[in-house]
Amino acid sequence: MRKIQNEVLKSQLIKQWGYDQQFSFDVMAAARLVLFPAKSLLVQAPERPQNLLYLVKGKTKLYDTQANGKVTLIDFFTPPCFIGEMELLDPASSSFTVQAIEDCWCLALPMADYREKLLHDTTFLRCVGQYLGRKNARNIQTFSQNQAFTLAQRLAGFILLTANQDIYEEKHTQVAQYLGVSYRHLLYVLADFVEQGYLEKVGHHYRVCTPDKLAQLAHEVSWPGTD
Amino acid sequence: MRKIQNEVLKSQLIKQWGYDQQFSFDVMAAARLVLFPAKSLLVQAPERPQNLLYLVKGKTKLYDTQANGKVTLIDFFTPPCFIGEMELLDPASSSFTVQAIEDCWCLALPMADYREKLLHDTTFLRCVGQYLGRKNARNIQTFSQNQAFTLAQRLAGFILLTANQDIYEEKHTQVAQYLGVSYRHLLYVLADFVEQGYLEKVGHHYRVCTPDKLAQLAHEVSWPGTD
DNA sequence: CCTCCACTATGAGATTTCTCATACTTACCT
DNA sequence: AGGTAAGTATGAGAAATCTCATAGTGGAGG
Repeated sequence: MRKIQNEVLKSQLIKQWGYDQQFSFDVMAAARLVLFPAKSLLVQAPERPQNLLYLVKGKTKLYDTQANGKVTLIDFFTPPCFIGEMELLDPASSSFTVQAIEDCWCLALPMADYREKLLHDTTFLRCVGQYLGRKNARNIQTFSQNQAFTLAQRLAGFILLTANQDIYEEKHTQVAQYLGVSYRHLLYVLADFVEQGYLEKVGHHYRVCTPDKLAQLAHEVSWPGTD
Repeated sequence: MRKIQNEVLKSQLIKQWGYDQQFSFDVMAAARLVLFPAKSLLVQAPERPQNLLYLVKGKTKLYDTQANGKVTLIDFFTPPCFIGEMELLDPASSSFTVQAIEDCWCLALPMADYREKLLHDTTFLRCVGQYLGRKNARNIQTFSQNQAFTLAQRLAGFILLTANQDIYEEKHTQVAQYLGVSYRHLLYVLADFVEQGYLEKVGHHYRVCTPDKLAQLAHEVSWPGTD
């Protein structure tokens, strides 16, 4: 995580998403603009996040690491999006790991200093409530719609969502579990994508050759965190 | 909706779910205990709910009715569960229809009288935030796990969830869409359930003959709103 | 009464996806 | 260096699920 000293960019991003309107105090001064480089961790379970983050640019994924080391993909976030709001609201909640897929810019509010303030800020609490409710509504719609699509369609969307700089390098085992299909079938479809020329295998990962073709395949598939 | 005058039952239900601890004022006196008979509507879109409800007993389903009359199943609720909290928090949110699957008991707080109070009650807002966050986390887990199951397994769970007094009478078209399978396949599996003796066709609906067998089939499948 | 439309119902053949078996590779532990 | 575990890879046959075609039924409205 790197702090970005750029007040112009910061206030532009705040305006862009109406960040300051979600608080009843002057968050402009309190929040810092930070950059998480691709693949770095925004939150590392089981540590609790130190900041309430607000993702303004970039894509992240959330996953759970079991005691035995098994990793389970759970969700994806795209701007605008709070990160760490559950841990703030719910001391009992377990926290998960959040990783940057590509470079991510966030507005960060240190929990240590603002936790109490936030928990008594009705403007903020109402906004978070709305945010969670809308996110939930969209997720339900998304998931129940998506199960009607074929793996090729869902995988196309998944690749576009998780690729960074046209490089796709998710673990097949995790993806198969996340998409709810067998490992075998995932490989079949992936091989077919290579066959079709949509992907190219480069060493241990894949290069996206024709994002447009994949987007076309995925045309109706929507993803969590995406609007 | 029928108001139930039973202070003993009311305070027992409030204690059972810790309802009063989610508010900073004396909700014991403010809330009324009401009963929605099976199949009645708790909320009827596009009207906005008049009460903030808290489901303490019974099962409900939420669906959307399109302009053209098409009905889409969206979600299910089981206790403990707020109903109408999104409409309270988010004046912009569209409201959906919520229907009682079986007789439902709710604690009702009139929005007209308490809206402002609730929107400034940080205890309540924090609790709703936690509730929404947990619900969301569980839904994501549920949905992404469930897509790995076969229709027979998911349908078994669905029937148990939506049947009232062992009578299952959902519309096949709606269910097929909700479960993300073709109408054709749904009928195959339903016919198989009859073949197996799990269900019996009675006029225009089905009677659940062996809930235990269905539960066994559904054993690992979890449902939204279920813990 | 007739018509239209949504829902129900069933068959046949095609596609998608799964299970199981079997290897090879890489990382890590000892 | 040997051993183990996880991830990768591929084949073959089976099961789940889809699409399309075709029909019957019941209710709403003219």
